[in-house]
Amino acid sequence: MGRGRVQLKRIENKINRQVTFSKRRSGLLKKAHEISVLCDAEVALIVFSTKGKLFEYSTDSCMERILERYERYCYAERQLQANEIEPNGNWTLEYSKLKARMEVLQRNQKHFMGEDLADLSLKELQSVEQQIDSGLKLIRSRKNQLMLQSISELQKKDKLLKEQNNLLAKKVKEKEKLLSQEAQCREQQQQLNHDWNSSNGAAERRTRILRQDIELTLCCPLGCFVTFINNLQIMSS
Amino acid sequence: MGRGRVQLKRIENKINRQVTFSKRRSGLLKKAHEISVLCDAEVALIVFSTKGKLFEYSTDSCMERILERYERYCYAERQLQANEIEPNGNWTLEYSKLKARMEVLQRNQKHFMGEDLADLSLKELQSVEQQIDSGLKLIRSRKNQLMLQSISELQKKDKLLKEQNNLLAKKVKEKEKLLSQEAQCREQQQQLNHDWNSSNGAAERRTRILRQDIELTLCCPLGCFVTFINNLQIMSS
DNA sequence: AACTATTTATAAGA
DNA sequence: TTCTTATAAATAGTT
Repeated sequence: MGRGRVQLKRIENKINRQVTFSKRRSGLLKKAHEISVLCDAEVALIVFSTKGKLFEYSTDSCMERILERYERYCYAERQLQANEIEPNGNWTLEYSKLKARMEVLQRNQKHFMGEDLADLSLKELQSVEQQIDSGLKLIRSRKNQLMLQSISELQKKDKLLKEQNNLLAKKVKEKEKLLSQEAQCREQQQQLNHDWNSSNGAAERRTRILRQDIELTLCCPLGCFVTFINNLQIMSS
Repeated sequence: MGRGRVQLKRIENKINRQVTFSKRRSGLLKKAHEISVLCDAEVALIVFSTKGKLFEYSTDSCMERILERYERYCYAERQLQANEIEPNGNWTLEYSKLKARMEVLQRNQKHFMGEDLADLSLKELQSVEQQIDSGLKLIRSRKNQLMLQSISELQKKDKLLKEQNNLLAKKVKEKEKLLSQEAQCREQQQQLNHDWNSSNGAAERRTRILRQDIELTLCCPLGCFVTFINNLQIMSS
């Protein structure tokens, strides 16, 4: 829907991508709302832009309820599995242990994301900074590695394609050469035909022309052979 | 978009609603996918039909990660509250939910620390890098803030201490002045005592010396007063 | 942020 | 459900 047909791949131009995102986002939210109202469905839509900004829609502005419903729906299977594997055990104990670990992890994670820093001392901050910094370095080096890899792969492909191109170009040239030879043949033949038709048919001339035909046929088999046969027919009739 | 203009309200005809739901649902999922690919956005879409059937779409089929991100973004406190509110309920369900979340968190955390990067795509790496980088910036800015704070506090203390020092120095000077005056007094007094002891006690001389004592006492009350009393006792004995 | 030529989505019908 | 078709909507490219 628009002036051009659109290909389903990332829009490389940044400005363009941003504009399209803005337009399509509002369209998507609108449609989510429409299906929700028209069809009495419960919809939750979450969109993060490339930059990490959040946009959301949820039926009756009740995202939490819908997400919980979703998890209930999804985890039903997992729950069954879990039940089969460990039907005994002290659940409350396990649960609270897990919960405690979870909270520690969450707190850490928040700190890593730069949230809730107010309750950290300078020393703690220093330590988190160090951890995160070394992590960032590792991530960047891995990213670099991946990118270099993909570059070298692309270069390989590029080389292969170039070779193929050269081969194809050569073939094209050969074909052109053949075609031009054939065209030349035809021209000569037409000239001969004309001569033949305008003459009063002396036998030696006929044989000469036929010999020419044969010679031409030898150098451009396909095209001229037909002419040769024609001439033969004309002569024998 | 269709043969008639459509009003934004629940379609009452059940069949019609069902058909429209089916059509619009596929349209919505398609558009969600499109914006995700075209604009490099992260999308999570959950749809429950009236009958409770679930349909979903999520970028890279990674619903859990996106929901986690969403919760991090806006419902940091919700989880804790929820955990406190429902201490009963289905433990196995809660447990498996928690466990799943835990796994996601652990995986995230490892990535943040630069571990297990091999199973991340370039795109995912990019996203982690961005998150971590912005976290690092926040941490550094917080650290900076703390350090500046502590510097300014130290400067304040420094100023206060300097003022106290000045005051104390002034007091010391005054004391020194007093002490030197006193020392002078004693010297004079000793001279007088010597005179007195060496003379043969003419009454007028005694009274003169006593007058001198009084005068001195007036100018250096504490130290000389003792001498004065002594002299008086000597005289009256 | 508007405009508009096109493409897409879809309502109605079969 | 699926197909077709007329028409409403969305939107890509442009200003």
